[in-house]
Amino acid sequence: MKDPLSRTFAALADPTRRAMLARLSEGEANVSDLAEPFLTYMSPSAVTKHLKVLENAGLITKGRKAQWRPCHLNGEPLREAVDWMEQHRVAGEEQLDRLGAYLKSKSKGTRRGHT
Amino acid sequence: MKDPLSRTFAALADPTRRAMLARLSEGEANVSDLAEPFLTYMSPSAVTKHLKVLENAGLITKGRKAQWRPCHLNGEPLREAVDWMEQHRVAGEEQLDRLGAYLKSKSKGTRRGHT
DNA sequence: TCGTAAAAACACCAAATGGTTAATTAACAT
DNA sequence: ATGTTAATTAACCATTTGGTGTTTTTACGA
Repeated sequence: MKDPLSRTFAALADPTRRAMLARLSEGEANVSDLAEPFLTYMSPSAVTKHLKVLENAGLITKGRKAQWRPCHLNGEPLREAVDWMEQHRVAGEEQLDRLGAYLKSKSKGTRRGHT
Repeated sequence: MKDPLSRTFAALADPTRRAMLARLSEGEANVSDLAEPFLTYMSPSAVTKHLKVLENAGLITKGRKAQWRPCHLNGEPLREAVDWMEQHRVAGEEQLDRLGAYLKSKSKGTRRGHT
């Protein structure tokens, strides 16, 4: 059982799934709509599995309309992922700004003691 | 061989590695500094492997100072990942805006209460 | 009722991931 | 030279992942 953030990032770590999300960001789409670009080199079963990963990560939800399963994007997990990244990327950027001067003046040892 | 964006997201899809990045966002740290919080339940070799993943994703770089390997964060891949997400999250939000209105008018839906 | 289409579920497989222990390299300190 | 510390490498193992083909389920339409 992975934590939600890990599941989100893991779901994003695949170009097929990212393409599906990109498609969904333009609006609702059925499974076969989402599958269509990939069917030249991938089976429908594989598509189902990819969608399952996205669903388990909470990135999409599937509805039901007759025999179709209209999927739509859920922005919430993406927002949380961005939040995490912004936090640490920005901190890193700041750090890069003053790192040189700081290290040069302060010390060169293995400083220990974290937050 | 995976594309850079996939490698970045895959690297982020692990709480240990995210903790390491968080630590590095506060400043340079040696491998053993980074390892320290995890050594109660993980071997040093495992830590090395995690760092390798981060390095291969271009998220960190390792220097050399005697027998130490000072690591520091590289913000660039994070920025690119955020860019991708912002793009599609925002598009998704628009879609969600419309969806929200739709759901509100249509039904009272089991949408999670967002703060 | 029968046929067909959309999607999922099942059983299987190869490769990647995340961990282990043990051995090795690299640099410093006696 | 020898020992010690930091870190990596190697060999191995279990689980997960991403794919396959086949079979079921679900709902429409003739």
